[in-house]
Amino acid sequence: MGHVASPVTMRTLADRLGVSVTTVSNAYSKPDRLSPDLRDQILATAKELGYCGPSAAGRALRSGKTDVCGFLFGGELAEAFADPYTVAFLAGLSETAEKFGASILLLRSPGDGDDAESQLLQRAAIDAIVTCSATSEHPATELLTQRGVRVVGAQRAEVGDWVAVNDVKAGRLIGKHLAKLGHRQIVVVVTGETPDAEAHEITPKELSSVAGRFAAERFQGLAEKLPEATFRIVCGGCKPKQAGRLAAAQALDVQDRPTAIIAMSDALALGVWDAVRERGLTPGRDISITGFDDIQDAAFVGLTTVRQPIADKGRFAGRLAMDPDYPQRQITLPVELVVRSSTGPAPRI
Amino acid sequence: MGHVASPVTMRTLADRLGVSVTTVSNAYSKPDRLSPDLRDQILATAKELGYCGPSAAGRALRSGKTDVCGFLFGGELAEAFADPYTVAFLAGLSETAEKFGASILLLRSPGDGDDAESQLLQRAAIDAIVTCSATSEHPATELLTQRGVRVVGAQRAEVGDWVAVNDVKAGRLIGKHLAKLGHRQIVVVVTGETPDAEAHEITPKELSSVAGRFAAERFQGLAEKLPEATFRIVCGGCKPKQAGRLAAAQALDVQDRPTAIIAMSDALALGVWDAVRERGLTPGRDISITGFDDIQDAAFVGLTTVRQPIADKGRFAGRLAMDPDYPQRQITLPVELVVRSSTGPAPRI
DNA sequence: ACGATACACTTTATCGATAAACAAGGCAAG
DNA sequence: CTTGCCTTGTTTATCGATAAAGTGTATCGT
Repeated sequence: MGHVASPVTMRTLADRLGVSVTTVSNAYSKPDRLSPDLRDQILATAKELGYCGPSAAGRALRSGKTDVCGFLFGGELAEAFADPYTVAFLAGLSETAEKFGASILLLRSPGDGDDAESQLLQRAAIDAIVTCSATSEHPATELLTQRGVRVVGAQRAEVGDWVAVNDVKAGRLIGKHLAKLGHRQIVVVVTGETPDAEAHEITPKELSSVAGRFAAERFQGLAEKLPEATFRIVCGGCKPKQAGRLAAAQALDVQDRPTAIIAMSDALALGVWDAVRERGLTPGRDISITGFDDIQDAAFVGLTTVRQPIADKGRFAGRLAMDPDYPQRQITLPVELVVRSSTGPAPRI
Repeated sequence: MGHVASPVTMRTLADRLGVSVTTVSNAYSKPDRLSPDLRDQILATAKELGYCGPSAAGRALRSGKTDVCGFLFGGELAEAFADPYTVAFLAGLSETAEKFGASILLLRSPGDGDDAESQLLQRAAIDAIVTCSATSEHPATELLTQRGVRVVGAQRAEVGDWVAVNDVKAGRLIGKHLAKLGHRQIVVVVTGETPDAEAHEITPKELSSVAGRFAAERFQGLAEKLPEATFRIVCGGCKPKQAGRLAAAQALDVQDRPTAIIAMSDALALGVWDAVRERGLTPGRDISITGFDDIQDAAFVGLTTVRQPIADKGRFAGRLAMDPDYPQRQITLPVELVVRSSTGPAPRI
């Protein structure tokens, strides 16, 4: 039952066969450094004694290699699983990880209290780490790099490894589409910290710090293609669906309703969608809604959005994380406008 | 840039302050074994020198504790993320893990080749492991237990820790519901290995080995409440949605169409749903469809199903995994029939 | 016949931390 | 004044494995 196991180590094998521990080690990690015969013998004995290969802890300590890839999420992990974008990213990442014989360790990025969480991240036994949610990259990242952990980001930057899309371009695609449809009065909905669990309006300058750099870039693209439009930017909180609903509520319950709501993610857009329907409005006719990402449900409800290859992002991120020799260290993936029924001509006011 | 880090260890701190390494260690893991003053001093120096707490590798090696909880999935991890059930389970699990200050390591259960994958699992540095998908429990599990890793299962059993639902009862709920509606000709759809990527029929006796024990138990409940019905059981493969579609295709394209299709999961049922609609049939009128789990999309399309508290399963599993002193080691969670529009009276033939 | 290489292992020295046992001073009880 | 326990540390001995350097024998070219 609760027996504490026979601690079969390399020593056990070595003694049994009369060879040195190093030789046993080599049998596993450097097969060309011993004769095939001996190697076979060692592996056979291992099987016989129930030895399952070098212990992760010992190996990690001595060699520094762990065959583990961290996944860093900027919030509670439970939220990560509630977000289709993140889940799709993880699917791609895990695919690559499996190819490299690595496992994935789920970690959350520490809040502001440096303490417990920060340390959990800092001292985690990992070879590399991939960040997914774009927000809150820097705080922890630097120390990790210093420690020798490869860090793969999810945003374009001058230095370091990353996999991302051109967010300015993504913004332009939406902007151009809405411009053509005649929209001039627009509300942009973003996720981010809210002080009082209440939606609040922010300025374009605050965008980067509240919602992340990617949001600011998309907005730049939007504004570029919608020079005559007036924008309001509303932040509804961190949990996408709820945030979308909250923000949309604030945007809609005013005299001068916008003709289009641009959500910074599909998950957010689905929240907006609910708020819109609750008010008896029909998306695409009474008001246009757009998202970003093209998650599965977007096709389901008919949301106009910008598709980005999420799973591929995960796959490439894994590649950069696990293969230090992969030549291209900064990868930009394509985006594509997907027009569905949630957008239509701006209604005359 | 790529500097290999200043290896700040406990030694560094100890030397700096003129205390022993053990004392530094105690500052972190046994605060009551040194004076508060000294402890504060040590932590302050740690911050100053950029020391982030005991390295995971060293600690794991010496003490055996890792603060990592494994998550074992019985297939490619990418599939895990495609399955809403698994994702919901992970959300619950990660919630508990966070509470305990632990991280989650994603692992896949080895196939039949004992080699690489099996070892990845066996030597993983984890304190405990939680299995989610019910299939393929035993092969690896035993060795882990022997190694001192707590194993938390997802199926009822005589021994060991688990969190599960009463699957016989779940089966009865569906059986009773369909019996009342007059269904007598029924196809049961399950996931499992298929030799030729083609749907194939299996017998009730094969159920347990092909689809897992839980499937067999549910079937037992079904049969009990539908004594006059004739059953065919079809397995369509491992990927739920596709499997459902494939299996349903085989079930539908025959002379004598069933009046109800019972899928062993909602994900599977959604595949069945597609196949049904593709043939111009309306679920709930021309043919009844049921699932198990009550994932989000089930409510969306109107699928009759048996709800099980998936996230709670994850939460409790985490609790058992991370708290060896939690008194109740075998937990059964409730199930509940949820009737929606996908079931209706059996059409007269 | 000689040094130079290769090969197939072994020795030695850690990797960073913690468990277990031990030591010195203080303080209370007898 | 002594005994004995508590507090606050220190010493010593590993945890399991790998890097780096060393040893002894065969092989080879010249």
